Amino acid sequence: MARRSDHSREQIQQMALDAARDIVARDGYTGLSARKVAKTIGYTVGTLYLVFANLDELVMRANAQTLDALYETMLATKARCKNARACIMALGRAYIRFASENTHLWGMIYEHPLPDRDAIPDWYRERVARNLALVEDTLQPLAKNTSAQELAVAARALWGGVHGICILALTNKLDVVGAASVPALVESLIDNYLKGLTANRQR
Amino acid sequence: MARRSDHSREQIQQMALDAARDIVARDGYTGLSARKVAKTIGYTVGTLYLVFANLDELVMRANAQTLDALYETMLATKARCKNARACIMALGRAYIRFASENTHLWGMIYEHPLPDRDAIPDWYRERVARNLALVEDTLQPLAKNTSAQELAVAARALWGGVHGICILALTNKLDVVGAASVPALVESLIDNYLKGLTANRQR
DNA sequence: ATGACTATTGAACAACGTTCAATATTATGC
DNA sequence: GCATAATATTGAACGTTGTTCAATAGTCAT
Repeated sequence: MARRSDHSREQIQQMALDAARDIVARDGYTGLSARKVAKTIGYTVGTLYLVFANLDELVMRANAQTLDALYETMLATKARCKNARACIMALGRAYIRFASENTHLWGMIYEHPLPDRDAIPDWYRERVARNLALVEDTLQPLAKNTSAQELAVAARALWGGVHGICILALTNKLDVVGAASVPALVESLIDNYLKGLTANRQR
Repeated sequence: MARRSDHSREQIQQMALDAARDIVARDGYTGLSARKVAKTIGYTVGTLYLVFANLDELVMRANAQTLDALYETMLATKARCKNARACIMALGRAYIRFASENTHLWGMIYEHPLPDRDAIPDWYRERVARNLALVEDTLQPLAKNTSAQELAVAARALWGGVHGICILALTNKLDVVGAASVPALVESLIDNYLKGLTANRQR
């Protein structure tokens, strides 16, 4: 038996999250199980339930870490682009790249069903909001004469759109073959949407 | 025991698909199980595996029926709209409505993991292609001077985008609260994308 | 009526999430 | 240093899942 106090609760939590990350990266969301995680970190299932309420919580915390990693990537991308238009485009490409390089981890965010809106914990909601805010900020200079409300709409429409192309393409649901690459689709979406948005402003 | 030849294989298949549809509509994808389906149609699990290779196949066939229903809805929508621009917008709204009214059935299409691209059966791929072709056809008049290649890209970019907004919003992942309604987001996406697309043409 | 054929069953298996009495290990008081 | 309280950890247990397959029940041809 693992000796008591070999690791603190926090340590076990992090070990479990790391193990889950490895398992999911290798076998995907469907390959994840409580027993596999427990075995990997050298504890038994019981301990896992002492530290997490259930698998749901473990998955959500793992997803939060993935959202953090995505945020870091996008932040770094935003730091080294020129104008707003190029920045949005760079963010789109960064999103694709992240999704392609971390397919399973990124996919788990969407394969795992979330509870009802008001049951989503704040620490999770904040992660989502932070990523969206980054897009909103980047979009800001392109929409100087539009209201905050319209900016929020634009950011969500655009980002939802980018995400849609990614998820359909990466899960083989867009029949992309013979049409174009995923980046080409995303670039088309962003390019034309921004054209429309800025034309709007000048009318 | 159910008497032999009470139903043909095809009948049992359809009964199972109908049962699955009801179960999923009520309890969602996670509420679906082979035993529940079997019980509903008055047979046992064994029979289900005589008629379907596995649950995967049952789910994919159910999804194919959902894609058919979606196609019918969109076809009817396209039949009663005026110009191309209005038609694309109507299709977008029809997609949202279908997704909202059949959340669980529509959601199962995306919650259920598809096999590798080349392992997707033709009868499934055709369903996807048919829906996309409808969008492409509707988009056609707006892109007279663009190549078939560009048209394919536009249809996929736009439709992936519409889908992305829907799936994120309906699964509580877009933080829509306080921003705008889903239809508003979709309308923004379509409106601006089409503006950009047609401006492109005139340059 | 008998035998061949097959549709149908239901028990069995391994794996799943989850719980909790039992136990092993440490900390505390004397 | 020893007994006792406290608790970290276990692992068996429960009900569920997808899937398989020997056994059986029902039908058909002769």
